[in-house]
Amino acid sequence: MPPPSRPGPVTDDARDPRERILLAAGREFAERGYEAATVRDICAAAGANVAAVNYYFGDKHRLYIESVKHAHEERVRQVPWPEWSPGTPAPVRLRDFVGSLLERMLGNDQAPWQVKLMMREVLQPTEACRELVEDYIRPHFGILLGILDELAGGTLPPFELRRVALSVIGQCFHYRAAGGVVAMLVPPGEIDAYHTPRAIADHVTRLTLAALGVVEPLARLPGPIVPGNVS
Amino acid sequence: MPPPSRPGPVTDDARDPRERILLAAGREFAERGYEAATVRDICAAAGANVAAVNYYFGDKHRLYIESVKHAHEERVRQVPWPEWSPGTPAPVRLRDFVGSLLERMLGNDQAPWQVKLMMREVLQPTEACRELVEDYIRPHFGILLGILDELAGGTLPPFELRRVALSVIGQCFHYRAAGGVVAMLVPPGEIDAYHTPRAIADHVTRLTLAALGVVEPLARLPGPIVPGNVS
DNA sequence: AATCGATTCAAACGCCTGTTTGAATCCCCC
DNA sequence: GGGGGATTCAAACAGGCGTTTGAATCGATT
Repeated sequence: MPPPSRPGPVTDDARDPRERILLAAGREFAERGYEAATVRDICAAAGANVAAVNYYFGDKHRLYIESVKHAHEERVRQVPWPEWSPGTPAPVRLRDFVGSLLERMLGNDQAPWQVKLMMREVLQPTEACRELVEDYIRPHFGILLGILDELAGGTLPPFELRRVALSVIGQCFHYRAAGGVVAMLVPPGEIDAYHTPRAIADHVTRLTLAALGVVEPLARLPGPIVPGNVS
Repeated sequence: MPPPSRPGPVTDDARDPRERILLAAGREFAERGYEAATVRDICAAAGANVAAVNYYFGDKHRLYIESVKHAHEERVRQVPWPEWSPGTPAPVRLRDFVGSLLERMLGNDQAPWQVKLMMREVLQPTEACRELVEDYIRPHFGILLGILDELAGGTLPPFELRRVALSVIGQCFHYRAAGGVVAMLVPPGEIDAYHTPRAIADHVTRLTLAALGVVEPLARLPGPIVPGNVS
C-alpha cells in the first residue's frame, strides 16, 4: 500500500507512469513556475490520475525536487560537454566551452524546458539548487578556470581568474535569462544575424581573449594605450 | 461607488491607503512572486481591508502592473543615473555607468525589493515589461552605446557595439540574477573582498577597456599576440 | 444638523488547490 | 485459477484563494 521510495532504475519506457509524470511535471513547472503549476494539469498531461502524484512522490514539493534533478540529468545527456585531445590550444578550448555553454542554454532553435526549469532554480535557489551547483555547475566552472589560467599564462591570481570566469558565464547567461529584453533592445532582424548562439560564442570568446591580451583588441585606436587605472 | 481610476498625484503621505497597498504589494510580489503572493497578506501588511485591493485597483493583476511601475519609478528616484560635465573622458563615464548600474542592482548592502520585482519582469516578461524597457532600459542602453562608440573611436559597426554593450550589462546582470549561485561557487569570504559592487565595477570596466584596447590587457603574456581568429 | 458620496469593514461566495480515501482493477506468482 | 500486493480510479475533503456584497462609518458640504 505505501508508495515505493525509488524502485531503482525503472524501465526506460515512457509508458512508466512515474516517468510520464516526471516529464509532464518538468514541462509544467518550467513553463508556469512552482506555484502556478497545478497537480491536476500535470496529471492530465501525463494521462494519470491526480492521486498518482501523491502515490509516487508523496507530495507536490517532492515531485518538484525530483523533476529538477531529472531535467538536469537529461539535459547533460542531451548536450555533453566537449572533450579535448591533449594538445588542443587553450583559445580553441575556450571557444568550445563557450559554444557548448550557449548551445546548452539557448538550444539549437528554441529553449528546451529543462533549461527553463534549471534557470528558475538558479534565479531563486531552493533546496534543489545546492545539489545542482555541486554536481553540475562547479565541475565545469573548474574547467573554465583551468582554460583561463592557461590563457593568462598563470599570471592572474585565483580571485581574478574567478572574476573573469564569472564575466564569461555572465555574458552567456544574460542571453538566456534576459533574452526577452534583449530581443526588445536590438533592431528586429539583428537577432537572427548577429545574436545566434554561434555568433555570440565567437563574440564572447574574442572579447575575452582580447581582454587577456591573447588576441589583438576589438578596436584599433589612434591614441596610445594607457597603462594605469581609470580614476 | 465605483473606484476612482487614478485620483491624480495623491498626497505623498504614506498614510494614503492606495500608496500603502502599492508598497506592500511590491514587497510581497518581489519576495514571493505573483502567484504565491496573496491579496490577504498584502492587505494585512498594508493595514487595509481585503476589499481595498479591488476597490482601488480592480483586481490583483492590475495591482501587480501598478506596483511594478511604482517600484521602477521609485528606484530611479533613489539612485539617479550619473551626469557628466562635457569634458569627462569616456573611460571615466564607462566606470561611472557600470558602477551606477551595479549599485542600483545590488544595492549598497542588500538587494532592495524594487530591483527584485523588476528582475522578475525581465526574467519572465509580462505586459508590464515592454513599458519598462521603453521608458527605462532603452534610454540608458543608448547612453552605454554612446560611451562604447567613443571608446572604440567609431571603428566598430553598430551591431558589434550592441554586442559589447550586452556583454557589459550581462556581466553585471549575472551577479544580481545568479547571485545565489555565485556565492556558492567562490570560496567563502571572497565575496566581501573581491565581489563587492565597487570591485565588480572596477573589474568589468577594466576588462571592457582592455578588450577594446583602451588599456593594456589583464595578463602580460610571454607569447606574441595573434591577430587572427581562433578556429 | 442633515445630506450624500467616498471609504471601510466583516462576512460570505464560488472556485480551485493539494491531498486523502476506499473501493475497483490489474497483473504476476504459486 | 484464485490469492494478494501493486496500481488506478472517481469522489470527496478541508482549506485557501480572489472577489463580491451590503451595511456601517467617515467627512466635507449645504
